[in-house]
Amino acid sequence: MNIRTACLALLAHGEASGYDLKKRWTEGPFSRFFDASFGSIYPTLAKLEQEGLVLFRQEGQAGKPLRKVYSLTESGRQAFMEALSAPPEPDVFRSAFALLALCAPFLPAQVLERAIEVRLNDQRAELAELEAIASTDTRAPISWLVAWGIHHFRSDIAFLEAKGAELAAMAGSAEPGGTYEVCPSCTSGADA
Amino acid sequence: MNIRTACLALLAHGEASGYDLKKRWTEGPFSRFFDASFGSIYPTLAKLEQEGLVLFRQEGQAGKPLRKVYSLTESGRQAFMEALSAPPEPDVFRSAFALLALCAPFLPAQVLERAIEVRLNDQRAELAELEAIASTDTRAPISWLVAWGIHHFRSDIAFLEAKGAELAAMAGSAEPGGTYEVCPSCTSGADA
DNA sequence: CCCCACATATATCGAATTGATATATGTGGG
DNA sequence: CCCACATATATCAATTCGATATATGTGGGG
Repeated sequence: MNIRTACLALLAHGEASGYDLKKRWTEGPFSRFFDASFGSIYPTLAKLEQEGLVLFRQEGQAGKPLRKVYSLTESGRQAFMEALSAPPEPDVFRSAFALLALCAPFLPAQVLERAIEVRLNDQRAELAELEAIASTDTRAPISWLVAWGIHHFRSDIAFLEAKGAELAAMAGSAEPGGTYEVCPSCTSGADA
Repeated sequence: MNIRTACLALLAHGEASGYDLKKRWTEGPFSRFFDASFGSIYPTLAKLEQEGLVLFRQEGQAGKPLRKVYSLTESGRQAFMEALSAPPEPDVFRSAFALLALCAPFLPAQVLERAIEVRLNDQRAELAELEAIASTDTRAPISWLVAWGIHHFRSDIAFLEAKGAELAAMAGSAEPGGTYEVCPSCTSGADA
């Protein structure tokens, strides 16, 4: 998903500044599904403005830095519809924890145990945050997204609770310097 | 998770070429958790070699392009342990489908229905692939990772099957040009 | 038999994106 | 009184991606 589309989609919900967009991707119900840095948000908004897809009003209030509040133009709304009409790209999932799990036989038990514990805490905290949102925000798409997230975290926590010990038990089971093919069919060349 | 650590971790399992690493991140049991392009893999391996963390042997067989097969040095193995000893960074999840769900009230039913159908197919295909791996690879950490993935996809598919219709029903429920705050508390400034 | 597509393999380069930092100002806590 | 933090935009070096170039063998279709 590119930043352009994400900006158009949030602006379709109502006007916002670059700072607001960043907040929506950092806090709140949409924060687990997308993110972008200021270094790409501001240039993207500027480009969208040049292309006539958004326009902005300068809001300079006393005691606060000036704010550029962007809103979609009619052609911006069209571009939004068009971008979202294509079948969505598949999800992206990146997990440092998965790498750790893969390396379990090479690692000391302590490292694995701590990682599992930290992860359980993190996932439980995320779940609690989503449950808090669910209890205050009842608007349909938000509720749906939050319910999806709650479902995911509950499932993930349940798996870790059930199988965490099994993973921890693999610690140190590889002889030092030993070989352990991650994906035998993923090794090309003329290896015997 | 940075590419450096990911390279060290896979090389800790056994020697591999840049091409092999890419395959491991594209196919097989670890493909859902990480990825990197050749444009970063090759420079990273070169840098690791300069730093003495890996060394390579040139394998030039008849009828095939030359292969640079990298393996960890002792200091590489130390760097690997050190990098994995820090508590792992939280997972990253990016979903274009979530953006679509958020925008459901602005979109035609057809678009939503198709997106849900495509997603269900994709997720079922991923699940089938993991189940195939599970039935052929019994080594402990791989099995654990694959079981995690299977658990995740089953849970996700179940949610979509149960709640997909609910999402589709939201299509077109917003008046054109209507406002719908994604995250009211994420709007700063003096919006009265 | 020829050609094209594909797999193996490394490498480079422009474009996109991140992460850190600069700038400016008001507020609240120690 | 000072420092940390929130608001707000902007820029820049460094990282990473995605596309492309190069070279070669294999297998399938016309």
